[in-house]
Amino acid sequence: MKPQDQSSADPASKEHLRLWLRLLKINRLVEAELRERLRLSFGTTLPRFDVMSALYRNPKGMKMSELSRLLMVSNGNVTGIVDRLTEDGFMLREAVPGDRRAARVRLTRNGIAEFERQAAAHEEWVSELLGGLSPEDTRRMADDLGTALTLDRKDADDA
Amino acid sequence: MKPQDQSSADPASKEHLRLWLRLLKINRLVEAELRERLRLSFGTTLPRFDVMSALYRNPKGMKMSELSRLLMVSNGNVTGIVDRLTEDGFMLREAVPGDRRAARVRLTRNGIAEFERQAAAHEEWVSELLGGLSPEDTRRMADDLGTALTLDRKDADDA
DNA sequence: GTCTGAAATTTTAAGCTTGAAATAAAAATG
DNA sequence: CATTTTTATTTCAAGCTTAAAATTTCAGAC
Repeated sequence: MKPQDQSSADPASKEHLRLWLRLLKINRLVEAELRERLRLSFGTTLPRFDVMSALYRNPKGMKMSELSRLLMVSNGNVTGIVDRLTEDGFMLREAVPGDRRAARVRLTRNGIAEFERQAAAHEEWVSELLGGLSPEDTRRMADDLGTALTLDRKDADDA
Repeated sequence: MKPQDQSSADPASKEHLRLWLRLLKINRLVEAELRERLRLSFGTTLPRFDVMSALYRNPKGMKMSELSRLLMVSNGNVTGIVDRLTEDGFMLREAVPGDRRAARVRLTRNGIAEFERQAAAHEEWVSELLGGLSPEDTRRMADDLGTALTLDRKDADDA
């Protein structure tokens, strides 16, 4: 497994670039649609949904740094989003016994209920938006991406 | 719904959701890496690269609204990015004869030269980052995404 | 011509995002 | 212990992004 040589006429790099442009495009299409629907249906945003989703899967709460690493966004970014979600009563910061630097964040009862409504709609929307892909294509592509991701390192979780 | 249980009864939507989460993940990984490298190597950003790329492919220039539509970002967004790239001397606004509302933007000679340097590196980086995918997987996935995209809505551009 | 509505662009306010600097507390070192 | 280093988080400045409002100009109806 050696690095590929880099000729500007390398056909493999052209194919990779073609794939990358399509990944980018479908991502933008789906994200734009999800953002619009989250806004209209729930008055929320994708980053807020992502944070609530992470906390929903971790009912005991997560430290800010854990959230930041899982979502692959900066620490300061998480601070702001959690601030606003806390103001809205969907989550709260708790002290971590034995470490006065850290903060543990978890969903409130209200936040759990709200996220469950959002998640149900979200799953339907995603399936609708990717509906052009057959079940076989869907599964195969997810598997292919899985191998690409493991080779790329840095994959933390994954079912 | 209990915490931890986000599944619906529909297995197809489950698979679509799984694929979507992986698309998101690889997108974030690759974008984070490209952003970092563009910053360190060229002192620029992904949105700036995208705008320059669009203009490079349209040497006669594009109207702001055309840029906005092609890149799938808002009008106001394009305004700010073009403003800053213009200050840097990489592009300029020209009047459109017969329509005093519109502005045509095109790369300067300097902008063309700068983009060519960036694009060469960019193509290598993308190929390196997607290197975990074999040529066959790469081609098949790009084709599958192509069909998903045509079904998803109108796709304007290329092959 | 004048009006009215549509189109192209910019402006604005709010939120998202980053990288870097600042705080603060824990851990390691001597 | 005191000092240094590392870790967790927040703050900050700059840029990105959107949706909505405001401007300016065009084009069609009258």
